[in-house]
Amino acid sequence: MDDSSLDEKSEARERSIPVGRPSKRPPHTSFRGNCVHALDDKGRVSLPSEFRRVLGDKEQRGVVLTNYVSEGSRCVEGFALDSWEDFEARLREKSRFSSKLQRLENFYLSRASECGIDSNGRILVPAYLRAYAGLDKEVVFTASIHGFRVWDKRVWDTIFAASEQALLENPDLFADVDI
Amino acid sequence: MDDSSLDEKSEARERSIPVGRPSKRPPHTSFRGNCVHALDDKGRVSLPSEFRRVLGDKEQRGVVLTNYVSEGSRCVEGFALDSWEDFEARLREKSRFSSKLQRLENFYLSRASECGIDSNGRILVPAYLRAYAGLDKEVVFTASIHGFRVWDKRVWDTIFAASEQALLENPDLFADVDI
DNA sequence: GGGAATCCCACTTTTACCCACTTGATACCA
DNA sequence: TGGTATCAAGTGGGTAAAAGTGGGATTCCC
Repeated sequence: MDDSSLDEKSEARERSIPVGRPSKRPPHTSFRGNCVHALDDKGRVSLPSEFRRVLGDKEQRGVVLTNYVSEGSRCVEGFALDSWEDFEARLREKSRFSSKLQRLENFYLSRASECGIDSNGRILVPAYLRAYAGLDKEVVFTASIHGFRVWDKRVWDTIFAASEQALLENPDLFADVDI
Repeated sequence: MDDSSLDEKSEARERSIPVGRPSKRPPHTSFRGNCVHALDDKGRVSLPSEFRRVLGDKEQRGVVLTNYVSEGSRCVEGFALDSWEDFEARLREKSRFSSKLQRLENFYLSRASECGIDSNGRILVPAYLRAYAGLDKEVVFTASIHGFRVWDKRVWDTIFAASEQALLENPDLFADVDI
Protein backbone atom coordinates (compact mmCIF):
# COMPACT_ATOMS: atom_id res chain seq x y z
CA MET A 1 0.00 0.00 0.00
CA ASP A 2 1.40 3.36 -1.01
CA ASP A 3 0.70 6.90 0.09
CA SER A 4 -1.68 7.77 -2.71
CA SER A 5 -4.14 5.04 -1.78
CA LEU A 6 -4.09 6.18 1.84
CA ASP A 7 -4.78 9.72 0.74
CA GLU A 8 -7.69 8.62 -1.33
CA LYS A 9 -9.27 6.78 1.55
CA SER A 10 -8.98 9.57 4.05
CA GLU A 11 -10.24 12.03 1.48
CA ALA A 12 -13.27 9.85 0.87
CA ARG A 13 -14.00 9.73 4.58
CA GLU A 14 -13.77 13.47 4.83
CA ARG A 15 -16.09 14.14 1.95
CA SER A 16 -18.71 11.98 3.66
CA ILE A 17 -18.80 9.35 1.01
CA PRO A 18 -22.03 7.42 1.52
CA VAL A 19 -22.19 4.25 3.50
CA GLY A 20 -21.49 1.31 1.29
CA ARG A 21 -18.79 0.77 -1.15
CA PRO A 22 -17.58 3.99 -2.70
CA SER A 23 -17.94 4.16 -6.42
CA LYS A 24 -15.87 6.12 -8.86
CA ARG A 25 -18.28 5.59 -11.72
CA PRO A 26 -20.85 8.31 -12.35
CA PRO A 27 -24.33 8.01 -10.82
CA HIS A 28 -27.19 6.79 -12.99
CA THR A 29 -30.46 8.64 -13.38
CA SER A 30 -32.85 5.70 -13.27
CA PHE A 31 -33.06 2.17 -12.07
CA ARG A 32 -32.45 -0.09 -15.05
CA GLY A 33 -32.09 -3.73 -15.86
CA ASN A 34 -32.26 -6.69 -13.59
CA CYS A 35 -29.99 -9.01 -11.71
CA VAL A 36 -30.04 -12.15 -9.62
CA HIS A 37 -28.63 -12.07 -6.12
CA ALA A 38 -28.57 -14.42 -3.16
CA LEU A 39 -30.44 -13.74 0.05
CA ASP A 40 -28.38 -14.96 3.00
CA ASP A 41 -29.54 -16.66 6.19
CA LYS A 42 -29.96 -13.35 7.95
CA GLY A 43 -32.22 -11.99 5.24
CA ARG A 44 -29.60 -9.71 3.76
CA VAL A 45 -29.04 -9.21 0.07
CA SER A 46 -26.67 -7.05 -1.94
CA LEU A 47 -28.39 -4.18 -3.65
CA PRO A 48 -27.25 -4.34 -7.30
CA SER A 49 -24.34 -1.97 -7.75
CA GLU A 50 -26.17 -0.35 -10.66
CA PHE A 51 -29.03 0.47 -8.33
CA ARG A 52 -26.70 1.85 -5.69
CA ARG A 53 -25.33 4.11 -8.35
CA VAL A 54 -28.80 5.53 -8.92
CA LEU A 55 -29.09 6.33 -5.24
CA GLY A 56 -25.79 8.21 -5.39
CA ASP A 57 -25.30 10.33 -2.29
CA LYS A 58 -28.78 9.46 -1.20
CA GLU A 59 -27.45 5.96 -0.66
CA GLN A 60 -26.53 6.89 2.88
CA ARG A 61 -30.22 7.44 3.58
CA GLY A 62 -31.22 4.00 2.43
CA VAL A 63 -34.25 2.68 0.61
CA VAL A 64 -37.85 1.96 1.48
CA LEU A 65 -39.23 -1.52 0.84
CA THR A 66 -42.86 -2.56 0.85
CA ASN A 67 -45.05 -5.30 -0.55
CA TYR A 68 -47.03 -5.19 -3.74
CA VAL A 69 -48.91 -7.35 -6.18
CA SER A 70 -47.80 -6.96 -9.76
CA GLU A 71 -49.59 -8.88 -12.46
CA GLY A 72 -51.17 -11.07 -9.84
CA SER A 73 -47.86 -12.04 -8.25
CA ARG A 74 -46.46 -10.98 -4.91
CA CYS A 75 -43.25 -9.00 -4.88
CA VAL A 76 -41.35 -6.44 -2.86
CA GLU A 77 -41.18 -2.88 -4.15
CA GLY A 78 -38.23 -0.62 -3.36
CA PHE A 79 -37.72 3.13 -3.64
CA ALA A 80 -35.10 5.71 -2.88
CA LEU A 81 -36.01 7.23 0.47
CA ASP A 82 -36.62 10.73 -0.84
CA SER A 83 -38.83 9.51 -3.65
CA TRP A 84 -40.88 7.63 -1.04
CA GLU A 85 -41.09 10.75 1.09
CA ASP A 86 -42.51 12.68 -1.87
CA PHE A 87 -45.15 10.00 -2.17
CA GLU A 88 -45.98 10.26 1.53
CA ALA A 89 -46.21 14.03 1.28
CA ARG A 90 -48.78 13.74 -1.49
CA LEU A 91 -50.78 11.25 0.55
CA ARG A 92 -50.77 13.59 3.51
CA GLU A 93 -52.74 16.10 1.46
CA LYS A 94 -55.60 13.68 0.94
CA SER A 95 -58.64 13.58 3.17
CA ARG A 96 -57.61 12.05 6.46
CA PHE A 97 -60.58 9.72 6.77
CA SER A 98 -60.94 8.65 3.14
CA SER A 99 -61.66 4.94 2.87
CA LYS A 100 -59.63 4.59 -0.32
CA LEU A 101 -56.67 6.11 1.41
CA GLN A 102 -57.08 3.64 4.23
CA ARG A 103 -56.96 0.70 1.84
CA LEU A 104 -53.70 2.02 0.57
CA GLU A 105 -52.43 2.68 4.08
CA ASN A 106 -53.37 -0.76 5.29
CA PHE A 107 -51.89 -2.64 2.41
CA TYR A 108 -49.06 -0.53 1.14
CA LEU A 109 -47.94 2.05 3.68
CA SER A 110 -48.29 -0.14 6.70
CA ARG A 111 -45.82 -2.58 5.23
CA ALA A 112 -43.21 -0.07 4.15
CA SER A 113 -39.90 -0.31 5.94
CA GLU A 114 -36.91 1.95 5.75
CA CYS A 115 -33.80 -0.16 5.17
CA GLY A 116 -30.32 1.14 5.64
CA ILE A 117 -27.52 0.04 3.38
CA ASP A 118 -24.65 -1.60 5.21
CA SER A 119 -20.98 -1.06 4.54
CA ASN A 120 -21.02 -3.86 2.01
CA GLY A 121 -23.88 -2.42 -0.01
CA ARG A 122 -26.50 -4.78 1.37
CA ILE A 123 -30.00 -4.23 2.66
CA LEU A 124 -31.81 -6.29 5.26
CA VAL A 125 -35.19 -7.37 3.92
CA PRO A 126 -37.66 -7.51 6.84
CA ALA A 127 -38.84 -11.03 7.62
CA TYR A 128 -42.48 -10.17 6.89
CA LEU A 129 -41.62 -8.99 3.38
CA ARG A 130 -39.50 -12.05 2.68
CA ALA A 131 -42.38 -14.21 3.82
CA TYR A 132 -44.88 -12.25 1.78
CA ALA A 133 -43.02 -12.39 -1.52
CA GLY A 134 -41.77 -15.91 -0.89
CA LEU A 135 -38.15 -14.78 -1.08
CA ASP A 136 -35.97 -17.75 -0.33
CA LYS A 137 -32.46 -17.91 -1.70
CA GLU A 138 -32.36 -16.66 -5.27
CA VAL A 139 -34.03 -13.29 -5.74
CA VAL A 140 -34.27 -11.06 -8.81
CA PHE A 141 -34.05 -7.28 -8.74
CA THR A 142 -35.93 -5.64 -11.61
CA ALA A 143 -36.13 -1.97 -12.42
CA SER A 144 -39.46 -0.17 -12.36
CA ILE A 145 -40.07 3.38 -13.42
CA HIS A 146 -40.24 4.80 -9.90
CA GLY A 147 -37.94 2.36 -8.17
CA PHE A 148 -37.38 -1.37 -8.35
CA ARG A 149 -38.94 -4.70 -7.50
CA VAL A 150 -37.62 -7.81 -5.84
CA TRP A 151 -38.98 -11.22 -6.77
CA ASP A 152 -38.40 -14.80 -5.93
CA LYS A 153 -36.52 -16.05 -8.98
CA ARG A 154 -39.04 -18.73 -9.88
CA VAL A 155 -41.91 -16.25 -9.66
CA TRP A 156 -40.05 -13.78 -11.84
CA ASP A 157 -39.29 -16.37 -14.52
CA THR A 158 -43.00 -17.11 -14.72
CA ILE A 159 -43.99 -13.44 -14.84
CA PHE A 160 -41.51 -12.68 -17.58
CA ALA A 161 -42.57 -15.62 -19.71
CA ALA A 162 -46.22 -14.66 -19.28
CA SER A 163 -45.48 -11.08 -20.31
CA GLU A 164 -43.77 -12.23 -23.45
CA GLN A 165 -46.65 -14.53 -24.25
CA ALA A 166 -49.11 -11.66 -23.81
CA LEU A 167 -47.12 -9.52 -26.18
CA LEU A 168 -46.98 -12.30 -28.75
CA GLU A 169 -50.72 -12.68 -28.56
CA ASN A 170 -51.42 -8.95 -28.67
CA PRO A 171 -48.78 -6.99 -30.58
CA ASP A 172 -50.55 -3.74 -29.63
CA LEU A 173 -50.23 -4.47 -25.93
CA PHE A 174 -47.90 -1.60 -25.26
CA ALA A 175 -49.63 0.70 -27.71
CA ASP A 176 -52.56 0.61 -25.32
CA VAL A 177 -50.48 2.23 -22.59
CA ASP A 178 -50.98 5.38 -24.64
CA ILE A 179 -47.40 6.54 -25.02
CA MET B 1 -24.61 4.83 43.52
CA ASP B 2 -22.06 7.58 43.10
CA ASP B 3 -22.27 11.30 42.52
CA SER B 4 -21.55 11.19 38.81
CA SER B 5 -24.53 8.98 38.06
CA LEU B 6 -26.76 11.29 40.07
CA ASP B 7 -25.44 14.25 38.16
CA GLU B 8 -26.05 12.52 34.89
CA LYS B 9 -29.64 11.75 35.73
CA SER B 10 -30.59 15.17 36.99
CA GLU B 11 -28.81 16.76 34.08
CA ALA B 12 -30.72 14.57 31.70
CA ARG B 13 -33.99 15.58 33.33
CA GLU B 14 -33.07 19.21 33.07
CA ARG B 15 -32.13 19.06 29.41
CA SER B 16 -35.38 17.19 28.85
CA ILE B 17 -33.74 14.11 27.47
CA PRO B 18 -36.56 12.00 26.14
CA VAL B 19 -37.93 9.20 28.21
CA GLY B 20 -37.36 5.84 26.63
CA ARG B 21 -34.39 4.15 25.18
CA PRO B 22 -31.97 6.59 23.62
CA SER B 23 -31.16 5.97 20.00
CA LYS B 24 -28.08 6.88 18.04
CA ARG B 25 -29.71 6.29 14.68
CA PRO B 26 -31.20 9.28 12.91
CA PRO B 27 -34.89 10.07 13.47
CA HIS B 28 -37.31 9.04 10.77
CA THR B 29 -39.72 11.45 9.15
CA SER B 30 -42.81 9.27 9.11
CA PHE B 31 -44.26 6.23 10.76
CA ARG B 32 -43.55 3.26 8.52
CA GLY B 33 -43.98 -0.47 8.52
CA ASN B 34 -45.62 -2.77 10.97
CA CYS B 35 -44.64 -5.03 13.81
CA VAL B 36 -46.11 -7.55 16.18
CA HIS B 37 -45.68 -6.95 19.88
CA ALA B 38 -47.01 -8.51 23.05
CA LEU B 39 -49.36 -6.72 25.38
CA ASP B 40 -48.52 -7.71 28.95
CA ASP B 41 -50.85 -8.32 31.87
CA LYS B 42 -50.67 -4.71 32.91
CA GLY B 43 -51.77 -3.46 29.51
CA ARG B 44 -48.33 -2.25 28.52
CA VAL B 45 -46.78 -2.74 25.12
CA SER B 46 -43.47 -1.70 23.58
CA LEU B 47 -43.83 1.03 21.03
CA PRO B 48 -41.88 -0.19 17.98
CA SER B 49 -38.41 1.30 18.05
CA GLU B 50 -38.96 2.58 14.51
CA PHE B 51 -41.95 4.54 15.75
CA ARG B 52 -40.07 5.92 18.72
CA ARG B 53 -37.48 7.12 16.28
CA VAL B 54 -40.14 9.13 14.46
CA LEU B 55 -41.14 10.79 17.69
CA GLY B 56 -37.52 11.80 18.29
CA ASP B 57 -37.32 14.47 20.95
CA LYS B 58 -41.07 14.66 20.95
CA GLU B 59 -40.96 11.20 22.50
CA GLN B 60 -40.80 12.77 25.91
CA ARG B 61 -44.27 14.20 25.31
CA GLY B 62 -45.79 10.83 24.57
CA VAL B 63 -48.50 9.85 22.14
CA VAL B 64 -52.27 10.24 21.87
CA LEU B 65 -54.37 7.11 21.48
CA THR B 66 -58.01 6.91 20.50
CA ASN B 67 -60.44 4.45 18.95
CA TYR B 68 -61.30 4.16 15.29
CA VAL B 69 -62.89 1.91 12.72
CA SER B 70 -60.76 1.29 9.66
CA GLU B 71 -62.15 -0.78 6.82
CA GLY B 72 -64.93 -1.95 9.05
CA SER B 73 -62.72 -3.16 11.88
CA ARG B 74 -62.07 -1.69 15.28
CA CYS B 75 -58.60 -0.49 16.06
CA VAL B 76 -56.70 2.00 18.16
CA GLU B 77 -55.19 5.00 16.41
CA GLY B 78 -52.06 6.68 17.71
CA PHE B 79 -50.43 10.01 16.98
CA ALA B 80 -47.48 12.07 18.07
CA LEU B 81 -48.81 14.58 20.55
CA ASP B 82 -48.02 17.65 18.47
CA SER B 83 -49.56 16.17 15.35
CA TRP B 84 -52.73 15.55 17.37
CA GLU B 85 -52.66 19.13 18.59
CA ASP B 86 -52.48 20.36 14.99
CA PHE B 87 -55.51 18.25 14.22
CA GLU B 88 -57.40 19.74 17.16
CA ALA B 89 -56.45 23.23 16.04
CA ARG B 90 -57.90 22.60 12.61
CA LEU B 91 -61.11 21.27 14.12
CA ARG B 92 -61.40 24.40 16.19
CA GLU B 93 -61.73 26.38 12.95
CA LYS B 94 -64.85 24.47 11.95
CA SER B 95 -68.32 25.62 12.82
CA ARG B 96 -68.96 24.73 16.45
CA PHE B 97 -72.56 23.71 15.71
CA SER B 98 -71.80 21.36 12.85
CA SER B 99 -73.52 18.06 13.56
CA LYS B 100 -70.82 16.14 11.74
CA LEU B 101 -68.20 17.71 13.94
CA GLN B 102 -70.16 16.64 16.97
CA ARG B 103 -70.21 13.08 15.74
CA LEU B 104 -66.46 13.25 15.40
CA GLU B 105 -66.16 14.77 18.86
CA ASN B 106 -68.33 12.13 20.41
CA PHE B 107 -66.71 9.18 18.79
CA TYR B 108 -63.16 10.19 18.17
CA LEU B 109 -62.10 13.08 20.36
CA SER B 110 -63.89 11.97 23.47
CA ARG B 111 -61.93 8.76 23.60
CA ALA B 112 -58.49 10.22 23.02
CA SER B 113 -55.99 9.67 25.76
CA GLU B 114 -52.48 11.00 26.16
CA CYS B 115 -50.04 8.23 27.03
CA GLY B 116 -46.53 8.62 28.32
CA ILE B 117 -43.65 6.42 27.27
CA ASP B 118 -41.83 4.60 30.06
CA SER B 119 -38.08 4.06 30.39
CA ASN B 120 -38.29 0.83 28.43
CA GLY B 121 -40.07 2.44 25.50
CA ARG B 122 -43.50 1.12 26.42
CA ILE B 123 -46.91 2.76 26.50
CA LEU B 124 -49.84 1.85 28.70
CA VAL B 125 -52.93 1.33 26.56
CA PRO B 126 -56.03 2.47 28.54
CA ALA B 127 -58.31 -0.42 29.48
CA TYR B 128 -61.28 1.01 27.55
CA LEU B 129 -59.26 1.13 24.32
CA ARG B 130 -57.98 -2.38 24.81
CA ALA B 131 -61.53 -3.55 25.33
CA TYR B 132 -62.80 -1.60 22.34
CA ALA B 133 -60.27 -2.94 19.85
CA GLY B 134 -60.24 -6.40 21.40
CA LEU B 135 -56.54 -6.19 22.15
CA ASP B 136 -55.54 -9.32 23.98
CA LYS B 137 -52.00 -10.62 23.82
CA GLU B 138 -50.64 -10.28 20.31
CA VAL B 139 -51.13 -6.82 18.85
CA VAL B 140 -49.91 -5.35 15.58
CA PHE B 141 -48.67 -1.81 15.11
CA THR B 142 -49.17 -0.52 11.57
CA ALA B 143 -48.12 2.81 10.13
CA SER B 144 -50.69 5.24 8.76
CA ILE B 145 -49.98 8.49 7.01
CA HIS B 146 -50.55 10.69 10.05
CA GLY B 147 -49.68 8.27 12.80
CA PHE B 148 -50.20 4.59 13.45
CA ARG B 149 -52.83 2.00 14.28
CA VAL B 150 -52.89 -0.85 16.78
CA TRP B 151 -54.88 -3.98 16.04
CA ASP B 152 -55.54 -7.33 17.57
CA LYS B 153 -53.35 -9.62 15.49
CA ARG B 154 -56.18 -11.82 14.27
CA VAL B 155 -58.19 -8.79 13.18
CA TRP B 156 -55.20 -7.36 11.37
CA ASP B 157 -54.48 -10.58 9.51
CA THR B 158 -58.03 -10.52 8.21
CA ILE B 159 -57.84 -6.85 7.19
CA PHE B 160 -54.56 -7.34 5.39
CA ALA B 161 -55.75 -10.41 3.53
CA ALA B 162 -58.89 -8.53 2.47
CA SER B 163 -56.81 -5.60 1.21
CA GLU B 164 -54.64 -7.89 -0.84
CA GLN B 165 -57.68 -9.64 -2.24
CA ALA B 166 -59.21 -6.31 -3.23
CA LEU B 167 -56.02 -5.40 -5.03
CA LEU B 168 -55.91 -8.72 -6.84
CA GLU B 169 -59.48 -8.26 -8.00
CA ASN B 170 -58.89 -4.68 -9.04
CA PRO B 171 -55.28 -4.11 -10.07
CA ASP B 172 -56.07 -0.42 -10.62
CA LEU B 173 -57.27 0.00 -7.04
CA PHE B 174 -54.52 2.35 -6.06
CA ALA B 175 -54.46 4.11 -9.39
CA ASP B 176 -57.90 5.39 -8.34
CA VAL B 177 -56.48 7.10 -5.26
CA ASP B 178 -55.15 9.60 -7.74
CA ILE B 179 -51.50 9.58 -6.82
C1' DG C 1 -56.93 -0.26 51.81
C1' DG C 2 -57.26 -1.71 47.15
C1' DG C 3 -56.39 -1.04 42.49
C1' DA C 4 -53.94 1.01 39.07
C1' DA C 5 -50.03 3.46 37.25
C1' DT C 6 -45.09 4.19 37.38
C1' DC C 7 -40.36 3.12 38.18
C1' DC C 8 -36.72 0.07 38.20
C1' DC C 9 -34.01 -4.08 37.37
C1' DA C 10 -33.07 -8.51 34.94
C1' DC C 11 -33.26 -11.55 31.25
C1' DT C 12 -33.60 -13.19 26.23
C1' DT C 13 -33.68 -12.40 21.48
C1' DT C 14 -32.67 -9.77 17.60
C1' DT C 15 -30.12 -6.48 15.04
C1' DA C 16 -26.40 -3.45 13.46
C1' DC C 17 -21.81 -3.15 12.68
C1' DC C 18 -17.56 -4.90 11.75
C1' DC C 19 -14.02 -7.88 9.51
C1' DA C 20 -12.66 -11.26 6.12
C1' DC C 21 -12.97 -14.27 2.13
C1' DT C 22 -14.06 -15.37 -2.87
C1' DT C 23 -14.68 -14.26 -7.53
C1' DG C 24 -14.59 -12.15 -11.87
C1' DA C 25 -13.27 -8.25 -14.60
C1' DT C 26 -9.92 -4.97 -15.82
C1' DA C 27 -5.38 -2.96 -16.08
C1' DC C 28 -0.70 -3.34 -16.36
C1' DC C 29 3.67 -5.02 -17.73
C1' DA C 30 7.29 -7.93 -19.34
C1' DT D 1 -0.09 -12.74 -25.04
C1' DG D 2 0.14 -14.80 -20.93
C1' DG D 3 0.97 -13.83 -16.14
C1' DT D 4 -0.12 -11.14 -12.30
C1' DA D 5 -1.62 -7.24 -9.58
C1' DT D 6 -5.68 -4.66 -8.47
C1' DC D 7 -10.18 -3.57 -7.38
C1' DA D 8 -15.21 -3.67 -7.42
C1' DA D 9 -18.73 -6.71 -6.26
C1' DG D 10 -20.93 -10.19 -3.87
C1' DT D 11 -21.04 -13.35 0.14
C1' DG D 12 -20.44 -15.36 4.94
C1' DG D 13 -19.95 -15.00 9.80
C1' DG D 14 -18.74 -13.14 14.78
C1' DT D 15 -19.90 -9.91 18.34
C1' DA D 16 -21.43 -5.97 21.09
C1' DA D 17 -25.41 -3.22 21.54
C1' DA D 18 -30.27 -2.47 21.08
C1' DA D 19 -34.94 -4.01 21.41
C1' DG D 20 -38.48 -6.45 23.54
C1' DT D 21 -40.41 -8.76 27.60
C1' DG D 22 -41.48 -10.11 32.43
C1' DG D 23 -41.93 -9.06 37.06
C1' DG D 24 -41.13 -6.94 41.68
C1' DA D 25 -41.29 -2.63 44.42
C1' DT D 26 -42.95 1.89 45.13
C1' DT D 27 -46.08 5.59 44.64
C1' DC D 28 -50.37 7.67 43.66
C1' DC D 29 -55.24 8.23 43.76
C1' DC D 30 -60.01 7.06 44.47
